[in-house]
Amino acid sequence: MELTGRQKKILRAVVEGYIDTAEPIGSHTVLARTGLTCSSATIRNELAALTREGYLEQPHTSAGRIPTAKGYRLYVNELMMERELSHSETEEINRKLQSTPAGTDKLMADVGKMATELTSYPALTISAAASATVKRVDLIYLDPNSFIIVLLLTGDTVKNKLVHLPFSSTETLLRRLSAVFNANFTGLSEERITPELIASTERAAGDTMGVTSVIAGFLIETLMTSKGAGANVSGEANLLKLPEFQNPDKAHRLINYLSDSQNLSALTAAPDFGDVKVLIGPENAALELRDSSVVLASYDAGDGMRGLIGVVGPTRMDYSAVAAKLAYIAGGLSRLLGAGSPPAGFGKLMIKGGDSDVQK
Amino acid sequence: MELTGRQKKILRAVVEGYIDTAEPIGSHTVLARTGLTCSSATIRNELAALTREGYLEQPHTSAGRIPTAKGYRLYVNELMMERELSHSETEEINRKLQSTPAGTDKLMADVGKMATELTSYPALTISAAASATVKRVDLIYLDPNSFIIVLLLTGDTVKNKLVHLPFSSTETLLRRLSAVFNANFTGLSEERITPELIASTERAAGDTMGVTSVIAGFLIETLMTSKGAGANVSGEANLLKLPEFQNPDKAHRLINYLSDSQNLSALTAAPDFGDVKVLIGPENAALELRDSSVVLASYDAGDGMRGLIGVVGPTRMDYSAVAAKLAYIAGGLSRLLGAGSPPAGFGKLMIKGGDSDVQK
DNA sequence: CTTAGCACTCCCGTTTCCTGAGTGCTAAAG
DNA sequence: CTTTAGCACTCAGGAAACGGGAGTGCTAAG
Repeated sequence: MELTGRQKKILRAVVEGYIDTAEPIGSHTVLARTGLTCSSATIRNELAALTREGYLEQPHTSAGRIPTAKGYRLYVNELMMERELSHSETEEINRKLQSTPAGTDKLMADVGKMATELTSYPALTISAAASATVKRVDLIYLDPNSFIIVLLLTGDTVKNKLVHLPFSSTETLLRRLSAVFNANFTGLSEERITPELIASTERAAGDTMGVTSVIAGFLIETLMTSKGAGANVSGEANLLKLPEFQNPDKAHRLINYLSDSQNLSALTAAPDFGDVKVLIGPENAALELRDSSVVLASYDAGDGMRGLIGVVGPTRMDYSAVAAKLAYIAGGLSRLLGAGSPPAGFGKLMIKGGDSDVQK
Repeated sequence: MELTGRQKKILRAVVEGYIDTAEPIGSHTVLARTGLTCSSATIRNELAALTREGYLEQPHTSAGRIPTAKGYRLYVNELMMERELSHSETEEINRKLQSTPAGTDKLMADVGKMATELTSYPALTISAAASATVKRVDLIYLDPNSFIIVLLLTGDTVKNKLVHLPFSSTETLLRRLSAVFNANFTGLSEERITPELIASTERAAGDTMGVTSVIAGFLIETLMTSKGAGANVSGEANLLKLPEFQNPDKAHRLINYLSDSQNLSALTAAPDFGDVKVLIGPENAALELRDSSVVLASYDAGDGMRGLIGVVGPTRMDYSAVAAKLAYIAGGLSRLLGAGSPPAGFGKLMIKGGDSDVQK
């Protein structure tokens, strides 16, 4: 059943009112918020209808209404005003993005903090690591017993390790090794590094001391851990200020869930490039998120890889503001990290609804 | 006034009882826990004495006693049994320490998680970075527009950065630059890198394109951020399970405090090498920690540098177990990272009391 | 110094009561 | 058929009242 214009207005008033106050919204409040020229009795009839249709619910018989997931979904898809960020807000985001220093780990942590500050919800970042491959291996000779492995991966991530050997090696050996590694390993992903390959590399370099396997071990380890996408959360404490998390148990469950990066990576079932995805309450796959909402924006991390930045909050969340801010941050990140220039309209707000199907 | 043996027994019973139950301990409970052969009335007299002396307090007139900070302090300094870790516990710690992979950042995060799991309190790690200096600079040529800076610092930390240039450079220029940087910058800390030095380096290398300043910028940035000791917290959510943090506001304040690494670094006013420091409630300098306790153990991070690993919990904390576990972990870390072999007795539990002076 | 006995205190969980916001329904009016 | 006024009804949640019980401090006797 299609909603009438008035019903939409009323639904919107309830959603926004509830977002503001966290209190059920009654017929009088709706009247005040909409400015509608009918009586409260009429509103009550409409509220009853919306409740019957599943957009609203009542905590108990004699209370006002609060939105259901279905109600929020309709709101997000159709009723929500696109929120333009004020100039000072965009300014601030830009400034902060500029000022954060290199190393993408630190960068992502900082961006997460920024998102937390901006939205006052816990923020998460996920550096989606398309399984990386080796681009180049360099060995820096320090002294007979130590050298540095410098490993360049696709996505322009550089990893390094300082190795101490229990025996002596030589600069020439390292040079040879580096050449052979570059010849044999370039373009390989972790699963294609076989013991045979390592053995043949060892022979080709004339390595009789087992340096090869040290280096290969580092490659494998690095490729493996870079596969397990780097996730990061900040601002969990902010949940505790919200009325819906006054119950420490509830808060504990969610924060605990968020603190395991495994769980976060599961969110990578990602939105399409360049837009914002909203997952409302029971739309979430994870039980622990079933009465929270997640807003995710994806950014271009360069080399065709994508990352996610998002926040977690109560279903009662200011979706329009949060979505706008995340979209803008994601756009900025894409500009910062992305290879080419972003596609047209990037950073603009284009909400892509989650499947309206609620997970059972 | 020196306490009698019986009083000490009673104090210990109260402290340990309260640690167990988080409930005020009454005279009967003391009797049961100590197995003393006197009557509850006698215990009551002693409790009154201990209260008069400031070791115990009463939440209200008709309740049992709980320890004051002074009471805990005496307990930690004199009454606490040294807790020996069981074989399975040490096994587990060793196994986990072995299995964690390289990169010290990740390592510390993992060790923190381990400490959280072991103690069920939030854990923090602080990699005390004695201000580092440059040991060596290498430049790896990739293509005319990009190269990698590999920077080796004291403490054998290796940092790197991939630089994209908006113009072309040459392999020979990079080689020259690397030589000049090594000649000019080795042994320098951040504050000794002056604009003049950079200028003269630029001239010496014959760099007309400004690559020098890019490299120098990275050096300065790296040295600076490595000074701001890397801190890390995990397991904050565990606080929410504790009865003393059922008030979300209290929990929020503490978690929030812990989430700022600035604050953590402040804890670096560190214990002496190789032992464990306990800061009880008001002994903490930070207001936010005034009704919590912090247990810190330091480890040898190699190159004469030290790091800290610790946990934060309610003053009612199982100090002996926590201290023993942290000491063992710290010992293991020292073995893993430390340059030489640890001093005799390392990893054993030697509690170094905080100043008994309570911060006013 | 110890201990039995006892009066006293006061927290805390339970119950009761009350108020007020908000509803749904009915019946009349548009 | 829709809107509106009127009204009885519901129910969450705060305030007040209550009682039990754990624990105390004190006194006086052993």
